[in-house]
Amino acid sequence: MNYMARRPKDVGHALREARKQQGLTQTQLASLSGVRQETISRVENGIAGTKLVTFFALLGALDLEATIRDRTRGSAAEFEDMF
Amino acid sequence: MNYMARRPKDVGHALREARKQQGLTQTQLASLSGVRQETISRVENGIAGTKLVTFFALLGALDLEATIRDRTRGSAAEFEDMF
DNA sequence: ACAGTTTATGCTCTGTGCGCCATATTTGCG
DNA sequence: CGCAAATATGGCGCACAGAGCATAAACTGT
Repeated sequence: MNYMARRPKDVGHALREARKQQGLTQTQLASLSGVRQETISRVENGIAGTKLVTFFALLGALDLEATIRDRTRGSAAEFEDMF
Repeated sequence: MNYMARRPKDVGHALREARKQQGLTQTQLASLSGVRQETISRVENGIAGTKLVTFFALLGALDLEATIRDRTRGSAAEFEDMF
């Protein structure tokens, strides 16, 4: 599980993949996260404007986290800040 | 630049650090990103509820990106999916 | 093909993000 | 200290997210 996201729709995609990977239905994730199933559906389908609060609620329920970093990646320089 | 975020306030903190690191004022970032200075101020101060759209607009203007990954990190297993 | 489950969509209502303008407060520097 | 730049706050208005409820559409396995 390691998704790069630059737009809301990327987030939706990543969340869906993670949920399925954990064998959860939207309804199960809903009760885990406190976010409604309908909302999860819309978020996963990339409806822009989702709130960070909602995003993090889902992240937490899926035991994920987000990292913010420079776009210029791919070199070996990034080993420095890994731990 | 590599920030871990699990809550909206973490995002605000990361964005502020990144902006300062690039020597930008909120007003400059505002015109770069299309997000108003007042909004940037509130986002940086962790006002929950920020929209993903706004978040990504700021990320883009700062040449940053977000990554979604498992919380269980720190081992050597993660080298596999780095490239 | 059918039944049950999972996901998507429509509607109303409340809350609130954010644009926009003004202004207060804080910060930095001579 | 004093002034200018930077940041924070408040109000107003509009647009839209998300709750809640209903139901339709898409999948799944038998």
